[in-house]
Amino acid sequence: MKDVPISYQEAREQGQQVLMDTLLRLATNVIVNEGAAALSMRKLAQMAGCSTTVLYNLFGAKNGIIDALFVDGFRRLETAHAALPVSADPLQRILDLCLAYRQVALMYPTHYAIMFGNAVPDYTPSDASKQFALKAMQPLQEAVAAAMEATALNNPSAAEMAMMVWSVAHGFVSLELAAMFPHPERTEAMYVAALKRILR
Amino acid sequence: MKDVPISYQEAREQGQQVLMDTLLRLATNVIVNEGAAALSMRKLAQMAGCSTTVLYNLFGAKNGIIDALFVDGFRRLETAHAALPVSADPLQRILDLCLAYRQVALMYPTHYAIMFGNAVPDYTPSDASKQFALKAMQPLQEAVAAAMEATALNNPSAAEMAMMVWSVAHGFVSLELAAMFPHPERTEAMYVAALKRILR
DNA sequence: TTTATATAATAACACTGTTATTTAATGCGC
DNA sequence: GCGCATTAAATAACAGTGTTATTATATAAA
Repeated sequence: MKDVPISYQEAREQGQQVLMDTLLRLATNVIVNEGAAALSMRKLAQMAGCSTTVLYNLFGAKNGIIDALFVDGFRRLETAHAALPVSADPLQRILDLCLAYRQVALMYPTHYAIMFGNAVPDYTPSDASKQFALKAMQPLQEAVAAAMEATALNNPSAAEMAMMVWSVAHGFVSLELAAMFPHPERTEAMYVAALKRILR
Repeated sequence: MKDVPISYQEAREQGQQVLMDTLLRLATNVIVNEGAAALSMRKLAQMAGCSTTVLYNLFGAKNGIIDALFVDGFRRLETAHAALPVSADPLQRILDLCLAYRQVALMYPTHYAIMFGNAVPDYTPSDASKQFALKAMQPLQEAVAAAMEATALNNPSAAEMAMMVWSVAHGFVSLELAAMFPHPERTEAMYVAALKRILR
């Protein structure tokens, strides 16, 4: 299988890595099938056939595992974005990205909840993980920068229009509370601008 | 103080009502100052000077308390909306409502997290509470119905534009996951329409 | 081979929501 | 006013949580 001898240190580190991967895969199975609340250290340890001490050695704490799932969720987003054929129409490009965004969110709602919805109490993403999250949203940013031109639009009903406005409000505020905006002093102006835009 | 005699039954019910109110006020203090994760049944019982059994008699379970806080949050939203002077400009009216929305969310982030952010694991609002939530958003719906005309807009930067698009996407998806949309089959069309609108 | 070190397992601590059991207090008929 | 039935509250327990101190066990170095 492998004829290149590796040092004991390397072997141990490699073993740790694959162990971490399998543990994260097990954790993913749990949160996908049973929700984030069903993920406990004891259960995960039991599934892996080890003690909880190993988990604490590898991940520091439960939040370390959640943090790994956090970046895993954004990695799925990144992958979905990367798999998209780049449309010639800039507006279509943005819509494609947002549709992929929604698709990933609906396919992995628990990941999405961990990413934005406070699925785990007392968890906040680390700075490195938050940076990874912003990096995963970069294609959208680039697409918007490449687009910047408009298309036609049809008139929705008042009720649907209200839901759109609510969506903007809620989305904006949620991201703000999650500290996803790089320039907090610009947030309110952007908020108003977005609302004006959605209102035709 | 009160010269109208009330039956024992009424007195007990009245006592229960004020007890529930004070308990909810205590619970609000806890989640505002220490977050939703810090709210435990034992702590709340200890603060009130009673046993946890009383809490279960009054609210059924912890989710009953959370549910009361859920409608309490939307009641604050309702109050803030009601306190607004009704602007003559329909677009300004909508902006006022959304700004009040944001203000309430930022002032009571833990309530907001309970309302939308899954702050408490395994809690989902009851049907009655969800209906109350939609009722609290009715002024926005009415304002949009009354408006339906446009205003001018200035051009934001690409980065800010991207954040706006992200906000729409996230807000939409979050509300969808929270089952706040009355017509699920229309959601995707509304989603695309909102995105097109935000893109000018 | 013996010693030092790092790793994993066991068991415990301080919590959590919830509930069964016991205890106290209350309202009602006589 | 007294005894009984019902209701409510307190105690304590159950099953679970994240985390950690302690113990034992392998592994690596001398």
